[in-house]
Amino acid sequence: MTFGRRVKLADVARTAGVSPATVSRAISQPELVSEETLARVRAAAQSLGYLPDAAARALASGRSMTIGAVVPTLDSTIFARFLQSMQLALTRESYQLLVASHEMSPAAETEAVRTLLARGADGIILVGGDRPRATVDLLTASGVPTVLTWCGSPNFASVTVDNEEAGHLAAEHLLGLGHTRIGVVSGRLSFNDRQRARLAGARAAARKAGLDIPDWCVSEQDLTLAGGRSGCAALLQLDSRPTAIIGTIDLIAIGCLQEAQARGLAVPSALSVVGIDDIDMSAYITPSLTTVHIPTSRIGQTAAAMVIALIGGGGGASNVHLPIELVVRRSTAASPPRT
Amino acid sequence: MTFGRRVKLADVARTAGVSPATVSRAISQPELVSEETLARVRAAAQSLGYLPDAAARALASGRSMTIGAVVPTLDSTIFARFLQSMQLALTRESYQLLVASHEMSPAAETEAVRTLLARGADGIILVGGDRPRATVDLLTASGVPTVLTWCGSPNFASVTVDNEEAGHLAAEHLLGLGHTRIGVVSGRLSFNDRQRARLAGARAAARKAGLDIPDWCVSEQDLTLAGGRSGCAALLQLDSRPTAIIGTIDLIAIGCLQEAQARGLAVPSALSVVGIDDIDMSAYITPSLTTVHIPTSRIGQTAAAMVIALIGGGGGASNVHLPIELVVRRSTAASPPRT
DNA sequence: TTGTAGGCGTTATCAG
DNA sequence: CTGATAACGCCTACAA
Repeated sequence: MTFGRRVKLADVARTAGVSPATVSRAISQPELVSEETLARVRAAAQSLGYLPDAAARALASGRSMTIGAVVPTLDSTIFARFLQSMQLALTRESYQLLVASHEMSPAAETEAVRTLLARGADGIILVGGDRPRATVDLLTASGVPTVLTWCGSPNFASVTVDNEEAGHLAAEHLLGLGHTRIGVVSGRLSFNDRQRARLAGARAAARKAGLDIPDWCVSEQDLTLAGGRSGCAALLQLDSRPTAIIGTIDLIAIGCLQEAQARGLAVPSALSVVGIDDIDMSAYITPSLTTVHIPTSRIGQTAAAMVIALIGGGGGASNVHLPIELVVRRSTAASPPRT
Repeated sequence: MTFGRRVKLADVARTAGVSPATVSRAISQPELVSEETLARVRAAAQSLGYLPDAAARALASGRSMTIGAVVPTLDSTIFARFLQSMQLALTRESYQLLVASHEMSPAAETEAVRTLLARGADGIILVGGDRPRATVDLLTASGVPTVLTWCGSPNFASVTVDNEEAGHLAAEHLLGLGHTRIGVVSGRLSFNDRQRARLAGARAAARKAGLDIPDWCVSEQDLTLAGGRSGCAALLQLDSRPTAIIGTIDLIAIGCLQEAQARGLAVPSALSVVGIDDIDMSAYITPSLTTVHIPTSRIGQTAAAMVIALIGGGGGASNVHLPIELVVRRSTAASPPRT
């Protein structure tokens, strides 16, 4: 039980009968050390319970083996899965993930980035491309490899999906089913380019079909089930209520679906509902949710791989674009006859 | 645009016309520096865009201002919220949260703890008290303040809820409604003391009522909606199918509820369902889920406060026990007449 | 293949 | 209140 003073490199060196430098190499570049020495060092380290001090390592080497990620919120299926997939990919390469969240505040995001930079993150992963100049300057001035996700922005590497197309696909599907009065329940639009793009995409599809999604058919809500329910409630109280609703994230769409059912409106016969994201739950609820699949885990994996590549000295601002696709399930059907 | 070499303390000192020591103090102990000097230093730091190097700081001061948390998985409403509440509480005290997950593998947890320790975490927060000796030894040998959550374990500080009582409350509620055939869909029991306790509690309640929950009325499943659905399906195929089901986490309970509905079994008239956790969704689904409320966020907050206190030199292994309560909603009703 | 020595950016102790 | 000056634990040329 080695209590008190922590075992350090020098201790291992001493009990292994070699120099500190050799121990250091044995740990980070085993191929430069003879089999025999390596074994001795490892045995010593093992028996002493030696753990390298990451801070000292970072200070001496200039690399912290840490990647910082800041997401809008931790409390979300999407970002939880996103973080999980990055974590997995990074761990494989012996990087550690430092997470922070900004809870929808641009200033908090800036602060988070500052903290991550101070902590010596070797790379940074952010969500979206919509942020104050201050944050961008911080990042570019630091020179730390940065990858944006979902939506990109000039001068930064990014792993993106076409959010506008997502909205487009959702609306197009409904239009194809004969719906002409389409409502949208979205999240807050400010400081959220993903939401803006999805809404814009839906509108573009409607316009292309000679229709319109007026402002009063759009309800801006929290990105929660409750938000979905209240958004749906609002739209259903309109004089000419929509026959179909797009929830710009699945959680909202599911809220819509439940609100409709709670009001005795059958889904999909009386009201169609489409989501965007394709979270697990969507396949399991009744009726199962038609939605646009966004490859959340792949975004995470890819972003992780990309920062690592950038750190390794890879080229400048690259961009990987991931495909999305409509998943038709049971929450959508042909428009009901007019009442 | 200060690119390239990072601005360091010495640079700030130079442009402020003071010694490095003063700059250091101005940052960490402003009260020991004269107003005037403080202002000059701050101005210099500001204009140079100085960010203290956390690694150097940690090395010199012996504290990393970092708390490590390892949860079973990131991909869970519960742990996402748990992390979020800790993050918030820790940020307030200018600590950073380092997260890791073990995906239900004891060995992975050990590895995660080792990493966190290597990274110099000033404190560690874990879930549950059931883990291999190796992990425990690592922790005690390091002397790093550790807090367990949900379930505790001797020799460690903890923030707990009574998981056994949770199962007890759920079963008692059903028994009170006249149910005599109660099924349980739980998560995997190994390396998960929370699940074991919840199941044990349900059984104890049944026993107290002179009943029994035999093994064939218990289905061990994944902690997911899909797990709930398949567990429910299994129980409903029994010769004498249960009239009520306890899902040991809400997600599973919701899966049960949906599976029942999908099979045309009305909830609660034909089947009652109870969960444990009280996640957001539970209040919004139809019918809303009767469940046992577990104060997830408070567990997080409290655990955060507790590690900080321990780091500050607080007493040894303390324990805070948080109350839980049954929340009766619409998914439970009196036992239907026997078929 | 292994050892020597200097330095990474801060903090903290001690004088002044 | 401020300024030198050691550590802090490890990495990494450079030398042997």
